[in-house]
Amino acid sequence: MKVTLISSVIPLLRLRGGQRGRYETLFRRPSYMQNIRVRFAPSPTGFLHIGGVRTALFNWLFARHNGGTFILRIEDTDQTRSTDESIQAILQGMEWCGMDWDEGPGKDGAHGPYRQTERLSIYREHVEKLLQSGRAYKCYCTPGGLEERRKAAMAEGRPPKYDRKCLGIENPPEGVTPVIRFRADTEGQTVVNDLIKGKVTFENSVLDDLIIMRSDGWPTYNFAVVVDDSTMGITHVLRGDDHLNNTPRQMQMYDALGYDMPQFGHLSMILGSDKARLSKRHGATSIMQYKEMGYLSEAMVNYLVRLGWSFGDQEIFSVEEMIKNFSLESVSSAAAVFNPDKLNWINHHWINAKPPREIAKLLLPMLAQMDLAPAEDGLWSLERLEKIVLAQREKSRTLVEMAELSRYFFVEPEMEQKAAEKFLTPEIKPVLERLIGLLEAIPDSGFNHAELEKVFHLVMEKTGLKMGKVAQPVRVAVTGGTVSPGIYETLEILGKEESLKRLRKVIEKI
RNA sequence: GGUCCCUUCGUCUAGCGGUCUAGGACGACGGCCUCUCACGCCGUAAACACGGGUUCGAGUCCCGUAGGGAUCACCA
Repeated sequence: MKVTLISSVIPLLRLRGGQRGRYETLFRRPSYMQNIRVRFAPSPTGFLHIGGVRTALFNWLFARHNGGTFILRIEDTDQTRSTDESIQAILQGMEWCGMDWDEGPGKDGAHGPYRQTERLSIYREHVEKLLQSGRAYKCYCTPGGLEERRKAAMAEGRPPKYDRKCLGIENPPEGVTPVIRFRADTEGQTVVNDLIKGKVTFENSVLDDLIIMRSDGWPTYNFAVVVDDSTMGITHVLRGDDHLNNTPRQMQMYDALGYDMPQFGHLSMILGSDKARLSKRHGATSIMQYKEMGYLSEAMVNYLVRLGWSFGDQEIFSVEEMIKNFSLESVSSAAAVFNPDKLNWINHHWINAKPPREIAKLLLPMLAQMDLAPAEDGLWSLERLEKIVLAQREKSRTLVEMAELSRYFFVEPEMEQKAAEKFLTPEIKPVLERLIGLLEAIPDSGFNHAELEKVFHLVMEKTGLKMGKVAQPVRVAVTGGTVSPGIYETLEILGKEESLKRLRKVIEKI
């Protein structure tokens, strides 16, 4: 409904062509027509990348903040590289991050289909139109020949532009399936009034006639985006700034096709610690890998939104807060380095802010993977898990860390040699024996923090030892090491039977 | 190499000509708290890339230089 309006209203505001060789986008659309439609258009050639997630997030927030429409489109025209697994990975990643789409795979809207491979007839129509208007032509040059000429041009110091050999060709070679090239306007200049970078001017002389349809009949990126964004009524194209250089040629296509230009906003890249574009070299780049490493989606989204966007001094944002406060004006135009330390800090924050029961549910699969707990979450185990979460979350930066730190709650620990030597001394043996006696006297149902505290105070009273002198040997005895939650919590979670078992075992060895 | 983008503490950033002897956060370091680890709290070190302009006045505007990044495919 609202969609069809766009193409009929916008022509009034069209600012294009007019004078030859002059292309420019509007800086701002009047507010009365802010019927915002944005899209995230990944190509399914791998997993959903961290950088992609941030691009998606900014689009999603922009849409949600403005009450607009967020569209997910799959750019899979490169059939040799696109896979269904990748599509699944993208959908999964989007869902995990909580970014829902209004139109896209599984959500039909008035502008579908949302997979480029299902839109072939649309591209063909548009190519035909350009062919007829003379803005496109067939090119019979072979990839090999092109490559040679490109190299020759480079060697002579000329820019490696296509030489228009096939423009107006009279005797096309037989048996060669041509590609279709867009005839670029190389006069004048194109200015992009970028929402993030500001005014960017390109000389059209740098442009050449790029291929818009391959010999296999599939459109190439620069053409397909224009056709899709136009026919889908996209009003704002927010994408990585690696696309900024493509923008002038795309603008010429909008013009040649008689479509209105959207507004563009080019987000800067995410860099690795060496300031090079983030890649596998810098560690995990797939969003789902972060899930596996024990990061919460809340933390990922929170961290990513702060990479290039700010709201005063605020660091922690719930999704609601992001939506409420997001604005393109506060998006930085400079690239940002991905900082795992800060991610850890934010993850730690959300582990502590999220309800423990929720964390317990997320922890379970981690434990199962480490063979520490069965995958089924019986009520009892979930309750116990919640206690563990409460006891461990202050010191856990990831769920994996939490699981590792909690090992001794599930299996009998290995004794750390140095810790044993230092704390499990003959002098402490009578103290532990006394403690065991008192612990035995506690009824099973009362083996809790309050009772344990009483017992320990009694031991300290009788032995004249300070808390540290008592607690640490007990800690080593039951956990095998020197690090654990408070000793009362630790014993309570372990339970009476297991605690006594471990203490007795230690005493025998002293 | 051509073109385009970017440049405030190690990192993310605040700053939109005077309130900046530059603020916050992560990290680092020191201290306090303490049954260990951690959390928390307090504190310390740490930046306007450089050079010219414009202006009464520049981190903030302009131009150069340097450095970094992106892009120049029948990939997206």
